[in-house]
Amino acid sequence: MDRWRALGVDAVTRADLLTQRLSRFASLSAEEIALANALATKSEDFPGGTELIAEGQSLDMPHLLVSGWACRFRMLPDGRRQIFEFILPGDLYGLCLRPQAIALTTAISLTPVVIADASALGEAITQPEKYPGLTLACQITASLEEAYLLNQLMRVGRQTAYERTAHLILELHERLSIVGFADETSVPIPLTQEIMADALGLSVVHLNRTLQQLRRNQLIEFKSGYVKLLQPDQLAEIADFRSPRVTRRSALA
Amino acid sequence: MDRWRALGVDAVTRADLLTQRLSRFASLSAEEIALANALATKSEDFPGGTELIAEGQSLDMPHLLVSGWACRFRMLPDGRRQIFEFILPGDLYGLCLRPQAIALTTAISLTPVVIADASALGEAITQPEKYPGLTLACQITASLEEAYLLNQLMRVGRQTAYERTAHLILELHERLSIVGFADETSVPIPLTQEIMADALGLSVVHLNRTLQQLRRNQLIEFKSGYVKLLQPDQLAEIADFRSPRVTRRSALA
DNA sequence: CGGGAGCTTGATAGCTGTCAATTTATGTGG
DNA sequence: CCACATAAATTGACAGCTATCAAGCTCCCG
Repeated sequence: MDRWRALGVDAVTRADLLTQRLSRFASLSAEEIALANALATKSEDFPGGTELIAEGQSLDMPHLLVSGWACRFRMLPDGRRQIFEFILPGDLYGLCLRPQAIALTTAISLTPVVIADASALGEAITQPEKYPGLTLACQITASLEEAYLLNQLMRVGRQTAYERTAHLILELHERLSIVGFADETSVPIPLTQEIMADALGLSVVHLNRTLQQLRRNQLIEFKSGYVKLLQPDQLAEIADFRSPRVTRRSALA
Repeated sequence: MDRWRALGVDAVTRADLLTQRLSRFASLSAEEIALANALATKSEDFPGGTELIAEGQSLDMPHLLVSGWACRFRMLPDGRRQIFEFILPGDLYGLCLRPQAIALTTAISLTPVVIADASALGEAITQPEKYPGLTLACQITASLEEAYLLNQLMRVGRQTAYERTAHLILELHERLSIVGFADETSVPIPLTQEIMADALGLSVVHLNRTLQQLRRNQLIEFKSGYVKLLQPDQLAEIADFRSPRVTRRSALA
């Protein structure tokens, strides 16, 4: 499970990860920034494959994924697995304002991860008057999450393997760009093809062939753990990719 | 578009629809009940095919679907359509606490509908101290909506046509039961097979054959607008159907 | 009674999954 | 640093689920 260490996937542990992302959605006061930055200071490491939340477990404590990748998924009795969404560095999970809430899905780490307790943030956003910026930013974050879930449904329900693979790559590129992990054309994707296939609703074999087709068509390059976008615009056209807009104010992500 | 009138789909307009559903999730005070019941008193009719919300439009006013069916969907440039979720009688839509929010998807009516302005409810739940029951019930409702979205993703991503069709029927049965529109074994489903296919990520032709297969196997009966569950337990087994649990308290729906 | 939407059916293609085997990459221990 | 063990990626052959195309049928409505 150390295959990603060399890629820097878990090497980067920036305390301002969350802050950087949230301040993109709302202006934060100095106090709010301090609160968000403080989260990452006391964090814990886990190897890949660690169960972070179990379906049905009570959601009493939100967490911040400081580094590494995780995902939420569900399985059928015979082993078929559907990954609902990826949790990327800077993402929050296990956050639900309502009391007595329980997790709708299991979540596991896909790479080695660093995780911080975000209960301070969870409490902060129950006081919107005191932390207006954090509250708004978290709400926007939640909307974005829904938007990504809808994208996922659109991919899996109505797009061909070719289209949906392109679409997912673009989405990951966008999300990672927001937290500064991807540049204009390069996306670190520390996923085995099996995991990617489970997210896309495809078999491993077919995903493999689809990736090769994308490569043959000069649309992407992929070496271990990295995807390079050779023709981002044409990819977006093929995938009908559009950045989600969830709010009227900011141009958004 | 009048094919459903005879089925009573839009004939039933109960003022307590919403109340009945919400009180299942939290105990409501007399004042809260009055507020919820008052919504349905001034409502408006629209024919099937009416656009209720446009993607990108600002979400300033929540609505209550008093009667009839609607759905949220998105389309690809070439016309392929994915329905994300159905909006059933007693459901709220267009509700987002955050200011400046915009709709992530378009919503249209699938049958003639009766719609009420629910802004009073939207304002009520910004005062949790005053309306604790309504607030909690709405939050649980939102969680349930997410649960149904995840179900939808599971169906479309990893289940066969046969399984996913069974699963959707069971889910609709459950949701309609909560508002008293379905009995133990009978589900009114006022959808054309084309619409159902767009929800299931299938072609009309294949859905048609799948429905016939379910019928041949003595699992369901379907006449115009109604589905009868002949062997609910076996259906649930085939579909791996489980009622969503979103909260620790109530046994939930 | 005619027209149209929705439903059904048959024939056919093709996308995607499954199975099995091979190659390549990665990680470990000597 | 090399050899082995294992995981991941590839490849080929083949089956099968699902889509597409086209035509006929049924029911409802005007």
